[in-house]
Amino acid sequence: MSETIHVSVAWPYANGDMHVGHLAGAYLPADIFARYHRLKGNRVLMVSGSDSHGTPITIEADAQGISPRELFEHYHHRFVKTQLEMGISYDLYTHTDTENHHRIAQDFFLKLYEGGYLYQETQQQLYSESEDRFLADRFVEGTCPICGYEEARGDQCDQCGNLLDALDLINPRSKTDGSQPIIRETDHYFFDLPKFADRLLKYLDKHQNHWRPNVINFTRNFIESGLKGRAVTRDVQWGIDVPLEGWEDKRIYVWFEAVMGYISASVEWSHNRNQPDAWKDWWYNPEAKIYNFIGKDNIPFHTIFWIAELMGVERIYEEDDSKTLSLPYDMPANEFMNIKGAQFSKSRNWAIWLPDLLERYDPDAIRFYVTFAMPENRDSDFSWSEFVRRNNDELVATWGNLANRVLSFAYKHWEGKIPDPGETRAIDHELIEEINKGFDIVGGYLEEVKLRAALQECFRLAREVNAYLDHAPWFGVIKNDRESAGTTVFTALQAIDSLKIMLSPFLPFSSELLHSYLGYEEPLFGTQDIVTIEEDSRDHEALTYNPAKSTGRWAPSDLKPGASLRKPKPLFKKFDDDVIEEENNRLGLPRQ
RNA sequence: GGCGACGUAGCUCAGUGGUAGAGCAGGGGACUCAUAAGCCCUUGGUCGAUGGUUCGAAUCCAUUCGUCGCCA
Repeated sequence: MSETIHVSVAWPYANGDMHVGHLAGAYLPADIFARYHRLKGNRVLMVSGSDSHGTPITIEADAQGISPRELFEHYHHRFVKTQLEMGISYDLYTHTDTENHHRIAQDFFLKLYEGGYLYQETQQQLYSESEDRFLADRFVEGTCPICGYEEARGDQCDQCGNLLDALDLINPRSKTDGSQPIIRETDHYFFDLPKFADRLLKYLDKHQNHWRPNVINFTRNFIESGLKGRAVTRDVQWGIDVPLEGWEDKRIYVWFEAVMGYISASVEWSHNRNQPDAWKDWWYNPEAKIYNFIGKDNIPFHTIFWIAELMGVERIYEEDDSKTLSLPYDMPANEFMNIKGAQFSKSRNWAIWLPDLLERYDPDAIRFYVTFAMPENRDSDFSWSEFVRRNNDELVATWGNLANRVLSFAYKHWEGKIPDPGETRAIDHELIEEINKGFDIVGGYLEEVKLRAALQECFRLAREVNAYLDHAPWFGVIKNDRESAGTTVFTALQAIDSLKIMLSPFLPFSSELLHSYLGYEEPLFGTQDIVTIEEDSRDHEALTYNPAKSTGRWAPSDLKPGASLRKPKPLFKKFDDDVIEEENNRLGLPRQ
């Protein structure tokens, strides 16, 4: 029976390029998962987008002398391109500065406000008279009250590392013009999280058996150590207007609205397809399973704040008051992918940037290594020597070579046609049976989001086929027992055809290529497109997935003897060992 | 300082009470269809340390050392 699956993917913050940590943390696992479910014939909706608001974008824009919108659109464009090239198959990848998202975020805000979940409180904050605005912590510098360092930032001192309250800085000054700010009172709305504590704990109880232990433990601990109200408005210019009279100078806090993108993007996708209510098949369907792929730094924002928002809103754009918004079924958070043991750092350029990586390597080689090194249980390490080793000694040697040796042999000796299996033998049945069991085993791992285990099983099966080819008669008997050779080659082709499907969520590009070598006319997957979506006041760029022509099915091979093959070429490239030193030398240098 | 994670073969990692595992690398062998790839065999570990619980501990508890993260 077909299932309904929503794949919500964490929204990347559009103030810098994507790096390999992003890919390993959320985007690649989400894509593998979504592709698998599509092959299973399940109804999948995978959405995300660029998070375009918030202070870091304003600061970066100020530094570059451009507007926040120009800045985030620059990175949004690069995100779209990078993810297209990487094959991250969003049904819709949009951003948070669309009219659609603004409207939905404001409606959410009002719903929570009317529901009594927002309360007002007066705070003290630094205000710049010369700039006529409140200064976010990151816009203030001053002397650290703890160590006396004179260049401390408003939120943290770089010398002693202590976190600071900007109000405690000695001799505070505006980072923009150096003027001395004054303390001024300001009103803000706060989200009443303590009201949700009991319901959140019940929600966790319901899911504790299938969530990852780190996610459930962290979340429970966070709730039990006491939830506090969190400000949902800010005194900034860049962001979504607070939809209340007298609050025109304030914006909705970015953490509060960005997560609503999971719904706003679903709504936008429906709208773009002229099926305005289609999104409800996921968000108002108790049978639908919503999976939220995130990095560990995002855990509380999703497992607590976002869930509380959904609970508080109850329903939106829905008349039937017996229905409430669906809550995520799982939040498979990954840990971090570090580089040689040290955490990613933009300022030190300690990063593997995806646009750079894609210039030099094929997406499947990257996807393969990143999946094998995926930080599912704990932090993992990106290492160039491992990248080269995994590529050369496993991807190329075990799988690429297997496909190539069988296909080229078949193509050469049977005039480009699939040989007839003739009379099959026990060894053939044993192999095919083993391969066919893989669909359940690999599929089971994928459903539990154990992606590394799934990929390992695929490779174990590929080794089985290689071993089979050592025992079965083929190249040695091609001259005097063509029939036996045909049986072996047909069986091996069948095995490869099946493995191609199992590997395709991980390696979509090379699987598609192999699919065509095996003679298929129609592709496994649909197509990805960059589109421009028009709204009344502005357009935006988006990445979409069109499944119309996809024919891939999560099922054993059904190869037809006599059908035509295409002339095969190696699926993957080997890397020279020099790559390791070259790439290591690039690390930490200023970026070109 | 508080909280938490991690420390298992040369490398990357599985393994949460019942005789230490995988892949790759290293060594040996037979083969040649294939990107010198593949196959068979094989060498590697007192599971960070110490103490405890248990018939039995990599696995539970305590202490400790080391690495890292989050928070103050």
